[in-house]
Amino acid sequence: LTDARRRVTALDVARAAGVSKTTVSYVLNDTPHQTIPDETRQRVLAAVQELSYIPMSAARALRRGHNDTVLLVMPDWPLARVLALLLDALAIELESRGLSLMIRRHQPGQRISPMCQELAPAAVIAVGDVEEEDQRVIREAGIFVAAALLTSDSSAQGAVAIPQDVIGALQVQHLAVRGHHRLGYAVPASDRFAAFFALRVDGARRACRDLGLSEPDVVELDLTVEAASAAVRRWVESSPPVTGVVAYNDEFAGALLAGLRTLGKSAPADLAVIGVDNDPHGRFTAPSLTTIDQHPQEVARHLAELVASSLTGESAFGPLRAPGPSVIVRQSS
Amino acid sequence: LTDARRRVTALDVARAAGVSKTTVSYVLNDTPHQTIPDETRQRVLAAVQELSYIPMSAARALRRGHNDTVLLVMPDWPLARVLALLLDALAIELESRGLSLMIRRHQPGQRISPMCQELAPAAVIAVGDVEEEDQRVIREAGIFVAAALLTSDSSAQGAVAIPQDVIGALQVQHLAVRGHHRLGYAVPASDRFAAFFALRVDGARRACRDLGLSEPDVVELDLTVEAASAAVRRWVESSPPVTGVVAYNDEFAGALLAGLRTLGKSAPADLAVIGVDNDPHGRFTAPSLTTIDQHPQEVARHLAELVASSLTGESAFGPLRAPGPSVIVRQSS
DNA sequence: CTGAAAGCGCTTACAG
DNA sequence: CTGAAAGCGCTTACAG
Repeated sequence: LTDARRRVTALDVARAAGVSKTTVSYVLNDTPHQTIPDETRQRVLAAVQELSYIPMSAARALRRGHNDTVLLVMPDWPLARVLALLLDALAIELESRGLSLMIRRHQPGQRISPMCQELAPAAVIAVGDVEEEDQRVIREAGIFVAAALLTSDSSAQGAVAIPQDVIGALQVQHLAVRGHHRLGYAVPASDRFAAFFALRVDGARRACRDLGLSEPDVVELDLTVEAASAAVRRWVESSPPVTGVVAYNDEFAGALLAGLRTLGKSAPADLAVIGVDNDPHGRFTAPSLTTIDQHPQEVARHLAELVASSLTGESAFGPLRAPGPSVIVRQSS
Repeated sequence: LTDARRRVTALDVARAAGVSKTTVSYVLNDTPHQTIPDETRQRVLAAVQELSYIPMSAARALRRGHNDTVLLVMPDWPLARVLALLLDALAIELESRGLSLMIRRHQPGQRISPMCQELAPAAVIAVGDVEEEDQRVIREAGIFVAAALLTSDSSAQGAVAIPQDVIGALQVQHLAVRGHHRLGYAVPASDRFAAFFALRVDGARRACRDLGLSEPDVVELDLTVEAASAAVRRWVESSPPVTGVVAYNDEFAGALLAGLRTLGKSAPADLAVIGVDNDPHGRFTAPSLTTIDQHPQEVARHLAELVASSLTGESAFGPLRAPGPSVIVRQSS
């Protein structure tokens, strides 16, 4: 009846079942090459049940050298919708494989190996690239490193791409095919994650070059109707006029549609608009919104399989292939 | 040059600095009532730096009995936008206080004490209520229990409310004040989280009763323009007609606005619409969307302070008060 | 088939 | 001011 009751440990179970801790551990872990008579096994399991015994993960981790945890390290960006979906799906996928997801943020330039030493995860997933040296240290500690790469240029072993440059390029190509040769690009007026959307803009620039179009006219926007309206006016009044515009995401695309509306104009006649994220709201805008789907759930499943197979020692060369970003064509373009 | 290099431990640091592990620990933890000469302290810190020593959290957790972790247990619902915002903010708030956030889902009826035994968190936050017995077991293990309650009826110690019933009531009151006396309610056609939005509907029902209005006409909807359009037709054609409708969230509200549009009607003249979540998209719809803000970031801050103060032993009776849901009035109502 | 014992890497009473 | 030693709760070679 003390306040903080002592934990139930494997020793308590062992005593209750009339066996040793060793046997309890063998039963609970189904240790290979250990044969336990069914009668003993049942006695142990009954005692486990009776005492509501749950092994303490920290003790297990100390002994084995690592946790049953996957550490996801992401840059300190605001949590975009698509990333939230990805993390949520990843947590569920990992949980079904007996792993927990632990999320940490890091500043640009900050090494991730210290987090690995502290937390001793079974594997780590890094959003973006990891420096060679940093990666080496983590691998030497026996931790599997997977990367969720944000560009298409590298396709390293153990990497899944969520290529932002490809997104920018797809947006441009979509508009170009529809006859828009003078393009605008709406980006957030924030440098907190400028490094992120710069990848999209770079992809768009390269695509323009490849298609023989002039540079896109990049405009920084607050997420307000007023700012969107001003940007729209700038584009339609420039000469030659911008006729198609790429938005950083579906929220900005929605703002642009609203901006057009305040000017008595509309997409795609006055200005074609394409967003990113396949946000449900894009189905309900007037006109409905053409966008890019990054397939976050599928990417999550792919990452989970990559990690899980590396932990069980299977090769991860399987046939599975994470889908790349794809265009969802609707009426705004 | 072996493959999996041995970890750097406190003993390595001790040797390098010419002191004992004890001293290393005292320096790194700034242990109260231990006086360490500055010269020794510097030697230790230099060795820590030199060897890139990071203490292993599992060993620390085993010794202290708990991790520097806050476990958040949430029902197995799809991750709504507002919940993602809350979790993200909570993770950041806790991180700034030296705590990590660990998220686990649970099925209805599933106890959360086993998760606590396994993970040994410093505190646990439960979304929704926790059974008395379950709560007692966790408390006895010395773990602080905070609840993020979803209704307003209980205001237990260590609880923060995100009252869904209040949201339903606020929506109804907002419409009633504007002269809408026959109301509709659009809910998702999903029973995966029916228990969740039932709280909203109950709040709306009670408000109708309190205001002397008839029961709201609850309609289940897929998140499509077609379904929304059918629901709208049903409402406007019923007699007496429904003139104001409450949507489960801003996505459903957006669908309803689109449904109105396909019928050549619009809000609020033909049907007033109010959503929930203060989604940015609601600023860009035509008309812009009246909604409810749940202030997820503020709630997260409040939860983080509640937990942090309980861990440092301070009373959590502070002046801080999480803001309740509030109405954001725009043009759709 | 089973168990005594070592040891994972920390923290902390305790003795000096 | 400092360190030797115990111990947190597991897993796993090893001996029987």
